[in-house]
Parts: sequence; structure tokens; C-alpha cells
Amino acid sequence: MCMRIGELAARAGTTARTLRYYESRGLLPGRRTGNGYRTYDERDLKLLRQIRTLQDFGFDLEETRPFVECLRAGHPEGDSCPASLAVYRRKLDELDVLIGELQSVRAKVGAQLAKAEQAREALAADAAVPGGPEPVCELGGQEL
Amino acid sequence: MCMRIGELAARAGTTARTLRYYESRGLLPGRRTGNGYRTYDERDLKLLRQIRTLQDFGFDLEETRPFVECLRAGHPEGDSCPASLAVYRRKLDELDVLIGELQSVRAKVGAQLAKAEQAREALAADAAVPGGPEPVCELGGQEL
DNA sequence: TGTTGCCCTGACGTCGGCGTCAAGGATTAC
DNA sequence: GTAATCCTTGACGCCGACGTCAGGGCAACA
Repeated sequence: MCMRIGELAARAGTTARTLRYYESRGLLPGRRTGNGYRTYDERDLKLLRQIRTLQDFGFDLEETRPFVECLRAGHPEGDSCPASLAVYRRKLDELDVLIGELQSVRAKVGAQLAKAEQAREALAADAAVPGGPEPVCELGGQEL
Repeated sequence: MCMRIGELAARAGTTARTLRYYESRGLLPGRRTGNGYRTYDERDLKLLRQIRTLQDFGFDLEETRPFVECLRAGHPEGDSCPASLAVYRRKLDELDVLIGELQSVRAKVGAQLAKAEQAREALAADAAVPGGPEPVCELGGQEL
């Protein structure tokens, strides 16, 4: 029922270094045995898995804090508390904004690509025409 | 027609520090006048604006290099070269993946939020019922 | 008794794209 | 002359979430 840092890390798919880091940030408790080793139980594993899940979603460590505190307060789930729900909502808003921006960028880059490809095709077509292309000065003068 | 670093920076909406950084990365040429000052012309401004535009799109500095080299080779646009088009295409793929991931995360977070809100509503309803809620041990035992 | 394997703390390294400060030279304005 | 504003190089700071190394302790097994 108890385990040391290496085992907990392995069971959560992370590293001991990461757990020490979380502890330094005040997220993971850190009880000790007589010899100074950290010791953890199943509740810590649940805590840690909550953190990792949120991290995988792209939450900052700080944003996982309400969830952790909620669990530590004895609630059944990390998102049983209002503060956690607030983080969810804030994150949803952030995601909506970000996704919108990325879609906008995607559209612009796509348009630029289409334009540039078209320009190249026009050049290629010109070059293929026996009459010769307009002297557009493209690729002119200075070599590399 | 010629300008110093501060003016170029201002005209591109950035800072002298940024231009020196670009130069250190080999992106911006860096001719010098007799007193050691950097000097730039309109072509450098175009170069710089190309870089900035791509940066605003979220391109890494390294990803702007083909565009810069294309312009420096004398092409009319930074995206007149195949290497630039390749960067466009790669970026589009990256964006598609990223947007997809973010949408997936958004859906999951949204679902979690809905679930957690529902759980809270159920609890509230239970608490409101005169007969009393199921003793779910919620909020039980250990205080902070 | 040695070797292996886990654990500890402390501290520096990483990545990108600069910001910011220090210490000094050049140019221009008054 | 000197103050103000530009410019130069060099170098450290920042952010987040750790990775990695150094130097040493504890435990178990041969």
C-alpha cells in the first residue's frame, strides 16, 4: 500500500524528478519514512494521475492546483469543487480563442501557398510557351 | 534610402535588439558604415517584414530562413522558391494536427465540465430534498 | 565485504526569442 | 563643452517543466 518515489513515478508513467518537482511546487505532499525516503500511497497516485491528465490536456501546473486541493480536501473527484470548474471554463475559453486563431492562420497560410503555387505555374507555363515569357526579371541578376 | 538599426526596427514594428538577434542567427545581413553602425535599405525592410509576418503566423525563426534566402536570391517574393512552399505545406500539416488535437482536448474538457456540473447539481438536489441525500461521504472526514 | 540499485539534496542545463543592463563610442543639438 | 540620443558588444535574465550530473547515504544480496 505504500511505495517509494520510483514506484509511484513508474505507476503514473512519469519520473522521480517530476514528482520532486511537483513537491517543490507544493502539489505533492511528501511524507517521509525514517531514513528520509519519500513515501506515497494510493491517494497520492490518484492525485498524481489527476495532475498528469490535466497536463496532458495542456493545463499549466498552476492550473492543476485547484484540482489537487479539491482531492486533498476529501472530495471524490478533483473537479468536484467550484474552483476546478472555473479552471475548466477558463481553459475552454482559451482553447476556443486559440483554435480560432490557429484556424485563421491556417487559412492565411493556405491562401499564401495557393497564391505562390499559382505564380510558379504561371511562370512555368510562360517558360514553356515558344513565344517566350514576359521578361518579368524573375530570377534575374544576382546569383546566390 | 539607408537607415540605421533603430529606424529599421521602428518601421518594422520591432526592436533593435530583435534585429541584432536575427543577424546573430544569420538571417539579417549586417553591412556596416565607417563608424561600425549597421546600415539597412528598403530590401532589408522587405526581408524583415517577411520574417515578422511569418513569426506572427507562429513560424519558428528557422522556418523563415528559406523565405529570407529566396528573397536574397533576388526572387520577387519570399515564397517564390520550392523550399518556402515546402515550409508552407509542412506548417499546414502541423496546424491541422495541432488544431485537431486542440479540438479533441476541447471536447474532453467540455465533457468533463458537463459531467462535473451534473454531479454538483445532483448533490444540490439531494441536499434540497427533505428526505435527505444518500450518505455519499462527499466532503467527509479529513478537513484541509 | 563488496556490489548493485534505489534514494537524497543541490545546482546547473535546456529551449526560443528576445528583454535588459553595463560600459563605452559616435553624432547631433544647443 | 556638454548633454542627449543614437549606436556598439557582451553577458545575464526570463519562462515552464523538467533533464542531468555530482556527491553521498541506505538497503539487500552474494
